[in-house]
Amino acid sequence: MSYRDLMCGDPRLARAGEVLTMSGWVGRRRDHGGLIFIDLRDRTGSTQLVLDPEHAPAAHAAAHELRLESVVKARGSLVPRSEATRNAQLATGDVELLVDELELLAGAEVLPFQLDDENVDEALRITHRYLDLRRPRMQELQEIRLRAVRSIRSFLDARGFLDLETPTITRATPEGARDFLVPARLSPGSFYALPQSPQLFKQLLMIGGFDRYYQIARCWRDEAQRADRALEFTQLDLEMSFVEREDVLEVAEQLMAQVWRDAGHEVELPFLRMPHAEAIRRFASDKPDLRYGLEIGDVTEAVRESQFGVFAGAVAAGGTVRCLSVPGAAERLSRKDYDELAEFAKEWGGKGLAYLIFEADGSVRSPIAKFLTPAEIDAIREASGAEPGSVALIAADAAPVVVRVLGALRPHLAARFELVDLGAWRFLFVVDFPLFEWNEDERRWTAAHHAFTAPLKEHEALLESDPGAVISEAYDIVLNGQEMASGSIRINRADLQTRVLSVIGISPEDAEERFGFLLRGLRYGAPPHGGIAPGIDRIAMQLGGTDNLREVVPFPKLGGGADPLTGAPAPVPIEQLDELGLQIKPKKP
RNA sequence: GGGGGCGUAGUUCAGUCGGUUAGAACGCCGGCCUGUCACGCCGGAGGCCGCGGGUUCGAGUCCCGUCGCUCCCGCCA
Repeated sequence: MSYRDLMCGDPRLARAGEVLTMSGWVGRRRDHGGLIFIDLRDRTGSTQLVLDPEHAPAAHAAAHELRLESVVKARGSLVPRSEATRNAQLATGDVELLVDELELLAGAEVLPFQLDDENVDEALRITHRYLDLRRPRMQELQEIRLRAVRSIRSFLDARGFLDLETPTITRATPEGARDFLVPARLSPGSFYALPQSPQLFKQLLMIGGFDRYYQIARCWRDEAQRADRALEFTQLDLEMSFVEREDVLEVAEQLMAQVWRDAGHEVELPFLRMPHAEAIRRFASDKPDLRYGLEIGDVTEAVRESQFGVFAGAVAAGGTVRCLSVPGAAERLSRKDYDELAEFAKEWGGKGLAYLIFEADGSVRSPIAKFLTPAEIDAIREASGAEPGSVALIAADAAPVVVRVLGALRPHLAARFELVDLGAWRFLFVVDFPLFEWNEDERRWTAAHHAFTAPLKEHEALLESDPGAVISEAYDIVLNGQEMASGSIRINRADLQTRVLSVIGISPEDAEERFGFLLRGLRYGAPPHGGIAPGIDRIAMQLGGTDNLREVVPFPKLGGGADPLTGAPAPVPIEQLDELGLQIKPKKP
């Protein structure tokens, strides 16, 4: 009998007087010497136990000895509380269990941390995750996650999507993230890999005729972790045949809207669509946060001939000059703040940050004002949207540097000046990504999304002649500045696939060796297909209001990849390595 | 691989300009308490100040190194 059962039917007094047994954890104990009160907690909530020394001396004595988080079973009568002792804060606050018998089912040692402390070191919490998970907040986050997954399944099941499994030990496919490798005992020297996503298998499912597929799939990437990125994570992987981009986007936005609706939030439909180039131009980001303005303007042409050397020099070198303005910042920023902003710009690779203060009285104040003509100042005012009281911040450099600096500056300023509309859900589709990115270190083109993404039909001719100009059929869902999903229309012809692989430096021979299974499939009638993969962890984070992915995972790893709960990763006996035909090279001194 | 922050009692944190006995709250232990719900009151135990060097008459405090955690950059098709 739990709190949940208490709430069945007419809650509160309906069961008053009934004798019942309740079990749970000792959440709190208030020992008055005479009366003892215990908050008995389980997943569904808390109920107060009352132990009266005159009513039940043995139970009272036992309660006196209890440690917090012990598991107990209490038998007694459910009684209504008197008017004066009701607790409106507690769902069961109108009743309490007057205990006749109390049994200790399992004692608890002194706790390594207090469950009601909201600020405990994360490594300690994860070491004792079984305790951490008892906290109402952790249970709430798992319920939020569970409801989202349930909502996803009901949406996709209703539309004829089939939940199909794909292998979790498969072939390593270099390109992309580092693989987690699994040694193959029966083929010494060979390895399986854990999938970074079910990408190729779901394409094979399309070729296999399962025209609507989804899977709540675990994925692994052996890369550095972040607050919103883990070694293993869960994504909703979905794919559809005989579709174009719009079909996938429509399903995706309806799906997200239902998940949000089922979590109690209405979102606006349809989602805004923004080409990648526009996102970079207006927000210096491919995942812009639209909960605030701070839009970026371009004054490159207006300052081409400027007397201010930093601007004119940047333009002459083929660079760009862009700006944004912060409303109301004129009276809030000190000289030191401007120095710090310049320092911030330097940390992101810029040389500094110029500023113009548009005073409320219409005057303009700035160390560089004397170098600028009225027309140049007006251009900055207009491009940045500055009003009286605003401060315009201007970056001049090579375009990638300016984008980098302003892209970092925008969220920084939004937080600093509290411009973020915290209740808003600003969904956005970013579309028209480039197909390739130039990797300066490796001196080659790489796939911007992945190597199986289709180029726009009208750009196929540019593949070899001008790879950088090719726009792809890739798209992202962005929510409040976070990438929530990524997808594309895929290549469904072997010849085109081979050409794209060539551009990123994979010869037809290499392609056959590494991706032959896909290329062969594409030669036997592959339907046009595409899909998208929203991150389940990130959905749970957003709906749960946390910016730490580990909060929505029951058993996460620490930043370095270690699991302090189990001690993984750990060495294995030498015999186990022998069996796999492996040796550990001694570490270099 | 690089940069920033943190590391003091079981936990969360203070700890001034380097100063002799390192504090608080919660938890724990003991006592009192019959209507609390963060119960209250009295008392007590509990410290390799992450670790190793150094500077100094003297180091939790300053310096160097190292380890751990964390955020960010790189990386993450």
